[in-house]
Amino acid sequence: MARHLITSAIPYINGIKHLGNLVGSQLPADLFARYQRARGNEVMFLCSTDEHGTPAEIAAAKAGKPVAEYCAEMHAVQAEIADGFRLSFDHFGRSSSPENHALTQHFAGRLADQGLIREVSETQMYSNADGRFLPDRYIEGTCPNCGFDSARGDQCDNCTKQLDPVDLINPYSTISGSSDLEMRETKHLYLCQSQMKDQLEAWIDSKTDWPILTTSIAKKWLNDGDGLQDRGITRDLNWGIPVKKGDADWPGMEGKVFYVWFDAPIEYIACAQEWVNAGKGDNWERWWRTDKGADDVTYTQFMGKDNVPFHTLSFPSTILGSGEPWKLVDYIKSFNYLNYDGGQFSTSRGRGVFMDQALEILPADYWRWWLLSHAPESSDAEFTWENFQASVNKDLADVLGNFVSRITKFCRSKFGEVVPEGGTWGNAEQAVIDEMTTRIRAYETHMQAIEVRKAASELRAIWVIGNEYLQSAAPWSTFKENPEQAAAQVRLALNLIRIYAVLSGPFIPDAKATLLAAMHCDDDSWPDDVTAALNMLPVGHTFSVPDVLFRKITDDEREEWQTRFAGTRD
RNA sequence: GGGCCUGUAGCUCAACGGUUAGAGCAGAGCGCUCAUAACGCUUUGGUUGGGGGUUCAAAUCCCUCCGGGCCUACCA
Repeated sequence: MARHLITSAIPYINGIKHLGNLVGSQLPADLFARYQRARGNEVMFLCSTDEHGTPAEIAAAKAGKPVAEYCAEMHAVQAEIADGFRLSFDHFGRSSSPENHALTQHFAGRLADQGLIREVSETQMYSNADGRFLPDRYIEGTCPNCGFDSARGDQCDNCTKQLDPVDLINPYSTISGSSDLEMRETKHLYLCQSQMKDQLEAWIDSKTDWPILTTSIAKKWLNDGDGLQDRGITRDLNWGIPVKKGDADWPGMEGKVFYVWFDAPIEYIACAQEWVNAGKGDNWERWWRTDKGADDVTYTQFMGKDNVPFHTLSFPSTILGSGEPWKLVDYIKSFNYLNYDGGQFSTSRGRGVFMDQALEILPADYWRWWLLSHAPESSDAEFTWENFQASVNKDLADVLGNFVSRITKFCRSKFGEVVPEGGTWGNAEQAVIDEMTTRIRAYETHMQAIEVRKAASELRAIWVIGNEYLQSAAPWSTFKENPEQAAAQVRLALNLIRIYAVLSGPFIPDAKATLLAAMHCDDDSWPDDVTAALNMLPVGHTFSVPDVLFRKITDDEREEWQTRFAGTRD
């Protein structure tokens, strides 16, 4: 039995994520986790909220709450929404957990011991009114290049020139609006990634099967300009993990915290510790320590393309640089962006559909199916309501849902709600078995390779087989001359429902549960042998005709939603 | 500015130097009547963004131009 460690990029805490965020990491990770479980493999699927950093502090202040309280509330909100989308995390942790505090400090201490941490004195913009150092993008002013009056400190949105906050004319804090800013000297720790460059490059070069999106971004960072740069891993903030060298204080670093991008990936590991401490398991090291049982683990990460540098370079630097036998990632699946109706999803402008809103209008399976079958794998993809309506109605309602409906209702009217007896299978049925077998093997190949869209396409083709069979077998005609033969045909079709439930589970878990319940069956074993799987529901086995599995989206609904989500949120 | 990705049928996408570039949706025709006005079969539709080159052979490799997008290290 293979063992799969699976992590999704951890969503930032300040607010509810949109569908683009969902399809880029959590959802495909869930698909893969569910698939591996369905194949009988052992899975540890972890995700958390990423809770530190300036945006969290500001969002909390805006909400008028202490940041710890704000994060606790938002974590609960995100956990509930994740549950609503049926994201099957083994644990949904928090980067602010005590476990992550200790582990992050441990890693920093190890890296310092290995000579991979250096101190750097630098000057940064400090806002007296806000009482804090401000990241570049929280300072705005007039662009010295084009005169645009709300250019950000890192880049001018108007002329795209990259800026330094000190270049801005009349700079002010975007938080308070205050222009009482000054450059202050501050000391920070840098992770010496540059020392790891050759090791990282050899490692990346060995990953020939990774998505090109992943390796091209990694190589760009490795070789751009002067090569891989050392990276600051501390910040002057209140909310975060205090800078310590293991258990010991770090002289000169009092009052500082680790940078979120240092502690966030470490949370992948700490999350497994949280899983143990939550009473869900008793051994996290067999997933994460190659000296303690993790040597046979396959570790797969999922993320949007913006996260790739941190997962291909920074986090591996932390892992490798520690000199300890931590499990390194085996495969990094990265995604492009999902756009919304001709533009970008925008959290700040409230443009597009957010996870909570999506669940208000339709159940999870609708979204899961559309998002996964249109996952932005090879390039950015686009959500439009027309496409959503057409795909969902055709694939889920017509092809799958109606198949279930037509055969269960036919059986009920002729034989009752029971798998009928009589007749035998012949060439037509063998042809179904052969095609099912071919397509199921192809589906498995795509799922194993995490080719999400291809897997969805193959699954749909498998659903179609049922309709093709009914059309050619025509049990409604057979029944008039040879009821026993019709019974054999119905028997096969009813058994297809159970197979469809099992195969579809990773994409549409609620439908899987509904179908198995309707078939009065709790055996969800994978159809390794299609002939055997088609005999799973024996003669005399009862079932209940299910309610409409997927109702259709009407034109009126589509238009209403189109209007509702065009502008801004709330 | 630099780098990377991308452009294939009306739409969403396959095809990774090798038959006549394929699917789904949409359109057209036929069939079926079990079913959620559902299903099945057949079919229309492409100068593979433009141009040039390499090759026995190019959607695929090279050059160039045009369009879309992303990244560029202090948002996370």
